[in-house]
Amino acid sequence: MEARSDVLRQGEVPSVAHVLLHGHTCRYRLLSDGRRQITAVLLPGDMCDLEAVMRGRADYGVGALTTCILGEIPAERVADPTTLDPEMSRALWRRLLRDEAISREWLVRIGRRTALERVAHLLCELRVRVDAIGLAVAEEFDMQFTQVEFADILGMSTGHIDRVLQQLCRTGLIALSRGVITVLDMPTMEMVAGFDPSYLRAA
Amino acid sequence: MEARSDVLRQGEVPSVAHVLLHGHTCRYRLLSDGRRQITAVLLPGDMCDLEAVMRGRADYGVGALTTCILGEIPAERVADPTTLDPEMSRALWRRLLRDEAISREWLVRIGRRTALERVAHLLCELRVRVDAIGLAVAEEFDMQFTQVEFADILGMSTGHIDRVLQQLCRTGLIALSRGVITVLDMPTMEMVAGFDPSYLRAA
DNA sequence: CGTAAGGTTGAATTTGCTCAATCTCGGTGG
DNA sequence: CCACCGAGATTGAGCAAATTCAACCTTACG
Repeated sequence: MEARSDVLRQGEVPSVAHVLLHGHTCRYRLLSDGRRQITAVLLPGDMCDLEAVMRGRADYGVGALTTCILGEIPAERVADPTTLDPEMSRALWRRLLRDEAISREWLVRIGRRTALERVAHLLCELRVRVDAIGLAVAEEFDMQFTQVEFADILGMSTGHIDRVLQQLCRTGLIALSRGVITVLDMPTMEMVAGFDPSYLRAA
Repeated sequence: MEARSDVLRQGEVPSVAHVLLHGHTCRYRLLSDGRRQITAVLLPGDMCDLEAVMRGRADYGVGALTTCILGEIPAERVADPTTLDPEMSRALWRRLLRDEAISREWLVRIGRRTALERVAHLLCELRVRVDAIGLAVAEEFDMQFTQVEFADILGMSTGHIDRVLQQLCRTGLIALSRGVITVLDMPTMEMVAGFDPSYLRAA
């Protein structure tokens, strides 16, 4: 799947559920005038559109942030959770519950944190999640978000995103080089973000 | 249960799941410095803390917005969804999926809508939800939120909430009297909010 | 009455946005 | 090798939105 292409378009009736195997995707909602809010960032192992499949309609789109590899599960296999193998069912519940916890934290982040805290908090979350699936290389993690994507995740404008990243850079918390962000000082970053990772634990 | 009291405190290990039978409650997250974000408003029929029970820990609190009546379900009965009666299991899934859809919409609302749109959108959502459970009396609905609560739902300050409500009042879209908001012109309100109710449908 | 909780108001200030110009850097074709 | 192109990043000025804070008002209720 190509970077920047849609895995699922908002409003579609999905016929397969996608498991992300490699790369990054996001869920997003578009308003009629083009405003976009990214509501989730998916990493390898995550289900891209389980809720849409179960509800039989996508009220969000799923977009590929990078080139990625997706697994497909026929909708019938997961549409009715009561017909699933118990182990599978439990696994899906766990995922959904974790998604919900993350989504709740995103709401708090956008609603009640300052711009600086938001950016720092997002970086902390991604750091922990990337780490958890064994993809972090030292303190560096390869999140090739454009500033537009950052902005649409955090409910901010690109200009402001840029200024905040600069600020984090000047303070020595991160290093920037061509879109690759390296977190230099995770402890301070967590302090700045007011980050508590407990919402990310599996179950 | 008293208005303003906690049904579940953030961080607790819940031993029962609560079904709201009468009144309104909300889920909220507190930051260490006291900032609060309300992440959900619950109406009669809603489960207050199902996710917390299933995850075995509450990363959010549940507060009573009004005096309310709650049903209790022992945690063991719902903690493991695979041991449930299939009909019950399906029902819980549906609820969780709807909660998720609402939560996603809240994220979009806070992240990408203007203050005016936010207030209008919230009013539209509540109107539809109250309606769906048969509690709306004409165009009036009895949502006794304080402005603090409004602010904590929408990620704004109370001062600004007040000004926006005034504006809606001046435009003739709502009437205010003693905290009771009456929506006078729902169609225009939906227009102003950019409201699309499809995310609220049951399944 | 008196009190407390919540609502309202205004001024000063901060925060963040818009928009257009400029820059950077990795291609690409000559 | 080099000029050019396009996507994205960066910058600044001006502006709009929202916050803060303190003062004041209103209402419910004991």
